[in-house]
Amino acid sequence: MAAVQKLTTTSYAVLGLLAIKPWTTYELARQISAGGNYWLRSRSKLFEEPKKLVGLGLAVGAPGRTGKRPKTVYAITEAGRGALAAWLSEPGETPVFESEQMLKVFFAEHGTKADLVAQVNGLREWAEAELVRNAMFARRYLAGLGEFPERTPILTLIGRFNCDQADAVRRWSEWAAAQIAEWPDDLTAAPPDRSLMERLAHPDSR
Amino acid sequence: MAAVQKLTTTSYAVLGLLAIKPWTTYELARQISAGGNYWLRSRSKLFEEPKKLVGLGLAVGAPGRTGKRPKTVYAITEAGRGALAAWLSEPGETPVFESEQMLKVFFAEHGTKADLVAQVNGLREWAEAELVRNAMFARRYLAGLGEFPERTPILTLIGRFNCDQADAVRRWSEWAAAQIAEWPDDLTAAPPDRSLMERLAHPDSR
DNA sequence: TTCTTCATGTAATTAGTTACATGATTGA
DNA sequence: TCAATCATGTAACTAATTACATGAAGAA
Repeated sequence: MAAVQKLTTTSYAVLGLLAIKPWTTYELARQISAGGNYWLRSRSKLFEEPKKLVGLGLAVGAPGRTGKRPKTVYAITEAGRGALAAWLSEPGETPVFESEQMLKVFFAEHGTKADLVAQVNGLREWAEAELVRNAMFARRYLAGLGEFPERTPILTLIGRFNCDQADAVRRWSEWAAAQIAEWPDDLTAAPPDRSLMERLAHPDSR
Repeated sequence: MAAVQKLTTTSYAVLGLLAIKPWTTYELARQISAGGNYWLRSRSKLFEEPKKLVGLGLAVGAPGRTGKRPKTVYAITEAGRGALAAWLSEPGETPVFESEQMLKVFFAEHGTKADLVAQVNGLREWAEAELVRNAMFARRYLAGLGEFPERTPILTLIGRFNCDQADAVRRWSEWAAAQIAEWPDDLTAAPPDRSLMERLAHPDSR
């Protein structure tokens, strides 16, 4: 039916969270900005999603109060679980790695060598911070203090993914910094690294 | 001045391309969907950016023709080069890795084990395709057929970054597939991997 | 008691996506 | 010469970001 087509990836991300437990919109928004998540960016938009889900019968909202202030606690329905399962069985979109820092590296020849070094260092610092963040997260679970301990196996998959990604960025940025150090101040006069090119061109032989 | 604040990262991405050479909007759009780029997503929006740059004096548009059809070739101005250099000297935003497939992994317990395996395989296939794409790109440069050969050093940095990222995803997905193979069909009964948790919690000791 | 932070949203603006339109070029 | 594809955009719609508003709870 046409209704199902109205759900976006954002909708399903919310639906997935509701499948774990009921939340208020505020808690959803909080959860999303907190965890290393792979999708949700907007906060304001989140306040509409649960309403849409309710409209489609995929969730229900129970009114509650904080003092005199009204709030709504949303929970998934059986239909919602069905829709979620259907979505999970479809192929997902391929990843996008978005980085303003890398964009600046891309255009580095129009700035100074110091600028380029600074962007690369920024990437390294980000990667190191990510590794620390993930390690703290893992320690929480080891100490038995993690949320949703029953999700530990999947969270371990995710955690390793995050660490691998961050580690790749960290190592790249260390390598890149060393390369750039050899370059002249005028970046347009930097020498091409033919042997590295060869390696990139034949990735199997590594 | 207030005008500069109106530029977004997308604007600077266009400005950066104009710094390389003059383009028509169509060529810009093409370039952007072609190359492994770190920023631009929309195509239609691109047709407005050059106009904005012209309005700010950062680019100029020269009218031309393709047969009887009019077109505009945009070029950067000196003021544009200044604005680009200023932007390059500022810290960039940290990266975002966006992946619907990983989101589905995140919620995998609400689907089947086969679904989870499929998402992980999808990620592996994407990574392998990326490695091939990058290798072909590198081969073009080795053969002396690459665009903007003077940009080879920077493109090599970028290429290695892409390969490192893709390779991390590839290896993760192979590892994850092996892990999941050990799990029961009921994913909620999967065993937590405490030793891996330990490793994630203490990343220095690897 | 007052200040700050948490909780709970709405409104306005801006960016991004999808769909459409149509001339030019090229290959069958 | 006709179909397919390249080139060059515009318009309508949807999503995301930013700014604002305001009650509750806890700290000083």
